[in-house]
Amino acid sequence: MFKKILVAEDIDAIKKGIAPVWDALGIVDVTYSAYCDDALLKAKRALYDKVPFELLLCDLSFIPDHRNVKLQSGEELIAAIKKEQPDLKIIVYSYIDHPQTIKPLWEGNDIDGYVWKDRKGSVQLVTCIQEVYKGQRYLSPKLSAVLRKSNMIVLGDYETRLLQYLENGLTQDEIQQRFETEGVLPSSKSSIEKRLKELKDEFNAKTPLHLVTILRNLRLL
Amino acid sequence: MFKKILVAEDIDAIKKGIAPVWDALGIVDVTYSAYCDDALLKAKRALYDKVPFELLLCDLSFIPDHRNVKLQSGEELIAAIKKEQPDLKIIVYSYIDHPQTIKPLWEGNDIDGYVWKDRKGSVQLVTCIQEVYKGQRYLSPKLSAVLRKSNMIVLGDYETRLLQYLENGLTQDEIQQRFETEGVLPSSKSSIEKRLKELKDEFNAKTPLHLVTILRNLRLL
DNA sequence: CAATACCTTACGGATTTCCGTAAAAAAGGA
DNA sequence: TCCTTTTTTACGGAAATCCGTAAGGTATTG
Repeated sequence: MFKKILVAEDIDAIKKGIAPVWDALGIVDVTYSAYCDDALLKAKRALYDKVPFELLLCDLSFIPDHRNVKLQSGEELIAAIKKEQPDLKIIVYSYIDHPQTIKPLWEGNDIDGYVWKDRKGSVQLVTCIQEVYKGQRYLSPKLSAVLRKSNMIVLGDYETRLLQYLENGLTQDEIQQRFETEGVLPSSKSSIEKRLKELKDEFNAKTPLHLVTILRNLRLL
Repeated sequence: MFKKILVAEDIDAIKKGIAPVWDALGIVDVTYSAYCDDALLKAKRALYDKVPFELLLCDLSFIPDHRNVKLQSGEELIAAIKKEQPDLKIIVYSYIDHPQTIKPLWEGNDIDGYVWKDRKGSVQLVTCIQEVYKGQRYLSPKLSAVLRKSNMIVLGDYETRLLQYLENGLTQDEIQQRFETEGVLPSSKSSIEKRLKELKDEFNAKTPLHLVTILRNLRLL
């Protein structure tokens, strides 16, 4: 079993709540961080000291507080820590169940496990850690079902950016200019109009506001 | 100290994580429910058996799953349980920190305490329970600061309805017709335009979509 | 009752979005 | 390479919005 693991989790109750998991698995050397920056620092230090962590268990959402932090989310922590220690096993333990969040992590092979923080989450966590230790990947049953459903529409980068700009109050003209300076293609107003119309048609939306409302409800945005 | 308490919380890790709180306070009789409906049922049963709970600690968000439930949120549970047992002390333990959510609960005197599920949440929880036992009310410091300074704008009925129609993709013409048939005044297109402009000015929004985005972020919608 | 302020409505022009058509450019196939 | 298909862009008119102005209504106050 893993000997030395790192936990990045900000809610203290959860930190205490998963202690039984370590007992069940016989893991003694558990280090906690309530901040992503802190977790990264500890991982780097352990690596430098030649006693690296073997597993990172982390949340995705971290509440911002008075501390100035560079890494604001679990995703950023994962990306940063992978650069330092590419072979580190990573398990996410989060209550986020949106395919849009999970899919890039899971299919990008950034993580070895994803456990859904639900009513039975900490039970699954034990299984997950065991599987990952054996070299397998593990995804909570409910979530793997969600991901399997291949009708999982994910908005492209272009569409997401376009809609974000609209949400921020830019006119189509302004978006065109932005796209030009940013080198986003296609950048013409015609294309912007066309993509927007395609999206509206696809989701049966009558106006951009209607479209965004629908996409938000579908958690696609 | 309280002798018999009820906890409504769906995340199992948190359920385990707050166990030290009961130890610290010497509370032995703790009943857990992972569903609001179940919690209400247990409270009613205890009342019927003449051994009522003295305190309810509950979360606000509950993950929907296969179970068919009537009460979908902590707010609904609180409202329902108050009807059965008006003198029951209630403490909310949630990571929700939006004034719009907290204010109605707090100022409506529906609850005796609200603890923010943050990095130090379970420490505050101990204090909170002690205060509530002494007959005081308790609010996490950060949240009471938020409540004090937030000038808490609440949108009127008219504005809410107008924005809802816009979100549903209606044009201003269609909204005017709807208002006429529904007897909502003022119903003229001019007035609709004017209110919308006023809202946009008030919140520094450039477009209706921008406005709705801002209001959603402020949890005013 | 009159004067005032405020709200509602009507209207018109400027701006923006919407939508179809068609040309230009790029990508793909034989 | 040449041809076809797809994508991007340009353009123009229709529709919707945005915004200021002004007229009509209602309530308030002295």
